[in-house]
Amino acid sequence: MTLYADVVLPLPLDRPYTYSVPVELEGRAAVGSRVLVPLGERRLTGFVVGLRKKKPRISLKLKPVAEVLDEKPFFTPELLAFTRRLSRSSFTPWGEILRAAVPPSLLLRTRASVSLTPKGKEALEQGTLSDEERRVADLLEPRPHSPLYLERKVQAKNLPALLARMRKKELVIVEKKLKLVSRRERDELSAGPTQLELDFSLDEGLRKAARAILEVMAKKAFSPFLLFGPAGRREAVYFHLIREAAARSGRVLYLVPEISLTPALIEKYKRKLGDGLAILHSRMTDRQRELEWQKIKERRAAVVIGPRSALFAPLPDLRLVILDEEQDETYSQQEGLPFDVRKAARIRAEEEKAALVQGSAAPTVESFYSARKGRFLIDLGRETATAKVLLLDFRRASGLVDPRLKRAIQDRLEKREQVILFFNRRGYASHLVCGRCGHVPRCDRCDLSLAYHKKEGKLVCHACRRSVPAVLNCPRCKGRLVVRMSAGIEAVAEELRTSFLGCRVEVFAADEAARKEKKDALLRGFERKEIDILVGTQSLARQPGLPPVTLAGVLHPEMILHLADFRSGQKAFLLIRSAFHFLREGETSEVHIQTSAPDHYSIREAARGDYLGFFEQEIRFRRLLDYPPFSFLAEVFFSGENARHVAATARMFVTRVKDSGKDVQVFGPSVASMARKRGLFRVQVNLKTRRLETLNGVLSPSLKGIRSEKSVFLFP
DNA sequence: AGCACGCCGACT
DNA sequence: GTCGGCGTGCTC
Repeated sequence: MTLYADVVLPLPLDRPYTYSVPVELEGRAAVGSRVLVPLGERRLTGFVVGLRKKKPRISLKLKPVAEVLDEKPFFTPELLAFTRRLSRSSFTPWGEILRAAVPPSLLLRTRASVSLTPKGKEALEQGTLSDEERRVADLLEPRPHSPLYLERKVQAKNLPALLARMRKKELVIVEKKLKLVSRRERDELSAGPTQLELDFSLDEGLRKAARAILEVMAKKAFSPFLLFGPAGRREAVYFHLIREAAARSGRVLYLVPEISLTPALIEKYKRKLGDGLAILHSRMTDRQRELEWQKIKERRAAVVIGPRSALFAPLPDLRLVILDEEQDETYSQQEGLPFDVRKAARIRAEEEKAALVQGSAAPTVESFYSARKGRFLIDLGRETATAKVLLLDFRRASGLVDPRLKRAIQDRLEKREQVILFFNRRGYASHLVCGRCGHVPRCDRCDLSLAYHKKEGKLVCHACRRSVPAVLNCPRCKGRLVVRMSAGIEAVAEELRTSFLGCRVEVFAADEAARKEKKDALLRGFERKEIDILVGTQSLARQPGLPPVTLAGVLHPEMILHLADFRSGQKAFLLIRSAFHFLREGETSEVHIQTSAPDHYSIREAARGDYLGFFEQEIRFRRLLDYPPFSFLAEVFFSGENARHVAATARMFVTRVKDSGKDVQVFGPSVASMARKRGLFRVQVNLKTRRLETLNGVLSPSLKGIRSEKSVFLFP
C-alpha cells in the first residue's frame, strides 16, 4: 500500500499538493518534514503537513516525493499548527507563511540556468542575431546565467518570451539545476544542558506578580497576562520567569519591537543570559540565521529574543511567550507579511500551551480593556515621575514656538544643554494653493497634496517620496500659487535659528534621513554636542541611542487627533509619552507640550503621565462611538502597481460584502492614506460589525480568489 | 512564484 | 501577416 503525503509548497497556493511517497522514503517522511518535490519542470522544497494511506480522489497521476531532507521532522506539530492558524487569520497562503518562517538557505530548489549553445555562439560571431538576441548572447558568452540576472541586465521588455524564442531556435538551452545545500560539517558544539547564569533580585511585590504566571507555566497551559508597569520592573519579572522556565528546561520566546533590538541591548541580554540566548533579527545574514536556527532546534538555546521573525523560532518545549512594548505600532504595520505580531504571539502561545505575557507601560486600549475584563492584568505600579511637565496652551500664542518654551530653551542653551523638539509635520509649509481657483498640486500617484519644501524649492509627496520642482503658477488656471502656511519642522528650525542666533539647529525626518549616512551624521553630531537643538518628526521618536536631554518639547500633538483613525487618541498619547524617553533622569528635566487642545484627555493625561486616566476616557469614547473593543473592525488594504486593477478589486470586494446580506457596515473603498512602497496604489475598505463571527463569515468568502496583494487587520 | 497559453494592437 | 504586450490559468 502506497503512502501519500500532503505537501505545502512555499508558493501562493491555497491548498497542499499530494505526492506519493516512494517505499524507500516511507520511514523518513513524517508530518513536519522538509521534502524536495517536483512541480512542473521545477523541483522545490515543500513541507509535509499530512500523511495518509488512501489515495486522494483527484484523478491525476501523482508524482513521487524526490527526497526527504531531514532525519527528524523539521517543524514540530505545534509550530505547524501555529503557521496554519496564522495563515488563516491573516488571509495569507500557508506556504507563504512557511517560507517566511524558515531561513531562505534551508529551502533548496532548482534554479534555471541559461547557457549559450554552440549554434548560438556561432550565430553571435557571424552577427546574424537580432539586437535583443545579441545582448543576451553577449552576456551568456563567458558563462551561463540565471534568467533573473538576464532580466536585470538586458533591456528587453519580455525576457521570458525572448528566451523561449531563442530556445526554439536552439541558440540557448535552459537547464534546471538544483542548488545544493552546502553540507558543511556540523559545528560540533556540546548539546549539553544550557547554562543560564541568572541572578536577579526581585522584590516581594514583583515576586508575587510572577507567581500567577509561574503557576500557569507549571501546568503547561495557555493563559494570557498583561504586565502593566515601567520597563525596569517588567524586565525584572521577565528575567525571573526566564530563570524559572530554564530551571524546568522550558524555553522562552521573547519578542521585542525591531527598533529596540540595538547592539547595546543585545550585549546586555548576552551578558545576562550567556550562551543560552539566541537572537534572530532582520539584519542577520542567511548564514547567521541558519546557525541560530540550528542552535535553537538542538536545544542549545533557552531563550530566543527577536522581533517579528522570531515568532517562528523552532523552540521545542516552549513554555513562555513574552511580548514586550505591546503598544508598539510596528507590531501591526510592518513590511512583509500582513499579520499583527500581537495576534500571532497569542496564537503561538495557544498552540504551544504556553503562557503569554504582554508588557507595557501604556498598553493598547483594546488590550488593557480585555486584560481587566478577563482578570489577567498584573499591575506593577507606576514610576515616580521626576520630570516637570508643562502644558502650554497655544491658542493665544503667535509664531511657531511658544514664548514660554523659547525661554526654557534659552535657559538650557545658556547651561550648554541640548534640546529635542518633536513636531509631526515635515518640511516647511504643508502645501501650495492657487490663489485664484483653489487648486492644490497633488501627487499623481498617491493623490496626496504635495508638501512644499522651501529650502529645496521642491514639492514632495510624503507617501511615495517623489519630488518635483516647485512651480509658481497654477497648472490649471495659471493663477499664482501661494503658500498655505502650516509650518513643518523646517519652519520651526528656522524660527529657532532666528530667535537664538548662533544656535545650531538641525532637522530630522524620515525622508531627510533616508540616506543612512546623513541620519547617522545627525545623530553623531547630536551626541558630540555639535548640535544644540534637534527638531524631528515622529521618526526621531523612534530613534534609539540618542543621548538624554534635559528639555524635550512636543509641538502640537493634537494634529494626530485629526487623523481619520479610531486609534488617534491613543496615538497622540503615545507620541507625547515617547518624548519622556529622551529625558535625562533627574528633577531638572522638563517636557513642554505646546498645544491648541490642552483640554483633550489624550494630551492632558499624557502630560500628567496618567495612563489610567487616559484609558477611562478613551474607553468611554470608544463605547460612545461604537469602536473597538465594543465592535469589530476590519481594515482591508488592496495594493498593486495598476491603479485600475486595484480599484476594481476593491470594488468587487465591497460588492461581495454588501451582497452577503450580513449585518456589516462598509466604509470605502477609499485611497489609503500612506503608500507603503513607492509607486504602489493602496485602497482601503473598512468593515464594522457587532459580532466577530459576522466579520469572519463575510471576509473569507469575499476575499476568495482575490490574488492581488491584500492585507487584513482586525480590531480588537 | 514561475511558466505556458491565448488573445488583441503596431511594426519588421 | 508576425511580434510582443499582458491577463488567465495551472502546477500534485
